[in-house]
Amino acid sequence: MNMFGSTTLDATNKAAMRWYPVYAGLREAIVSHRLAPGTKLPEDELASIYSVSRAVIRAALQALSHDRLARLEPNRGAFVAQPNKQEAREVFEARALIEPKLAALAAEMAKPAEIEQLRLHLDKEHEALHAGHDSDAIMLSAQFHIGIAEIAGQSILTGIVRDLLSRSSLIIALYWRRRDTICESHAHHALVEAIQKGDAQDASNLMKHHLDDLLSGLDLTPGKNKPESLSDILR
Amino acid sequence: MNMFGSTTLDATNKAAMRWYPVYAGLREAIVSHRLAPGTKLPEDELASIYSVSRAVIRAALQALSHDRLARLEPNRGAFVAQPNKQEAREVFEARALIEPKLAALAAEMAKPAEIEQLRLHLDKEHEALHAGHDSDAIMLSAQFHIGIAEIAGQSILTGIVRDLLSRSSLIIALYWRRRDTICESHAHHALVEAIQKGDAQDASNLMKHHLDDLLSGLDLTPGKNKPESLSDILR
DNA sequence: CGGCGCTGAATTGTCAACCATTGTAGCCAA
DNA sequence: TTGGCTACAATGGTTGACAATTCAGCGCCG
Repeated sequence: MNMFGSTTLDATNKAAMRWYPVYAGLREAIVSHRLAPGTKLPEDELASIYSVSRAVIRAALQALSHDRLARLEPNRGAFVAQPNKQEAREVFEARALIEPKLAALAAEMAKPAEIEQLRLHLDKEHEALHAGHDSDAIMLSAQFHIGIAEIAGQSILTGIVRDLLSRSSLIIALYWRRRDTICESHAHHALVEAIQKGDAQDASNLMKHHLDDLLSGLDLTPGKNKPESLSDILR
Repeated sequence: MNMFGSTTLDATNKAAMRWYPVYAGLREAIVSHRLAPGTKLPEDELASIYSVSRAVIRAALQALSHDRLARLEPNRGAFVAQPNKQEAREVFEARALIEPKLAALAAEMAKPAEIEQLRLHLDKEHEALHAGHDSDAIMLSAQFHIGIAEIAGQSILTGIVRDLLSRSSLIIALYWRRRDTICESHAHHALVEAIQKGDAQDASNLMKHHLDDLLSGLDLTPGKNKPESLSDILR
């Protein structure tokens, strides 16, 4: 299961494209929130860090921009994306439309080996949560959702979900509200149960509610995001 | 209404990005089927055609590849995408999942001016169809669907639909089966009626059936696509 | 005669140096 | 402090070069 990265490498594409490690590294750093939203990504600096030319860096930045994980401003450079609350809500609304359907399909199509894979994944999630590895937990959670999409056998929708999930990780890192962090694990567990039983309707409902829960765990009140009132409003 | 191009230019991005005209030109040529699927897109040739450097061409090709309108093969170059029947079916299945929901939303939210815009668009479609401008008709049809998505006010889903539609145009051009080409116009007309009446359920159903009709108008029998059996299978 | 590896042209992937443009910071004066 | 001028830094793009790879032709050998 190649679970992350909306720009994936297919069989023909696994050659030594120098930009891919840069893209993957930055992507991982952004999604895991080690690079704060708004951070500048200077070409020269990245070029020296990765020991490649600026041309390669630009390709990587363009790829990140396609995934909406970075923002390219003309003559100013690249910055880590900073999705606003409107975008955040829409991303989750899109997921709430797509993923329940995929969960239902997965429940109908899952083979035993795939369910075993999901259970293994649950363990890893559980572990990361208890070890307090927050960013790891977020990424593992995303991979769980991608795993379900892959089981459903809809590669186009899986790609879309992959894209939405990378943005979700960023959004969660941005707008997470310290509430009941524990609900996660239970929801995923119940989903696996439903999928194993082949109960499509149940899986669909569980996914829908899980996403609604996630959304309600975010602080998306229309009020101003940060004390960046002036600079943000006027721009 | 900026109705086409999944990689759009936001306000800050309207500066002289030299790659955009190349991207737009190629995109238009591919979607309108003036560039046949599988056609090679050599960097040097494009560079001389558009009078830009290879770097710019590569940026444009990367953008096309992200939209899945071109395929980048390492050390071999870029080729116009050739979606197979599996992908084609999945693209329409994805649309059948997303667009009915957007149609319902549009029916609830449409303002008179937007409905007027849709009607104007219907006229253009009608015109193109009667004039026999096939590729124009395909693109106008796509723009109609995008227009509905925009009315629904879900920008993320609109972006996704935009992406799916560009691929759909390519797919239709590839797998269209000469049957009843006329149904199109009626379906769009009925959709506008439902949206104007604010009947969300009706709009959703109409969209669903419209997409099912479109899919059934394609030749997606599992048999081999083209006599390209050898070169395609072995690679 | 057919299959084999080889060679070489063509194309891509990458780099480095360079220019033009634009945004930014600093400085000075009113 | 504000306004404007200047110099600097970063980006967008170009050019030219070069290594790596692909592929088509070609001769060799069985």
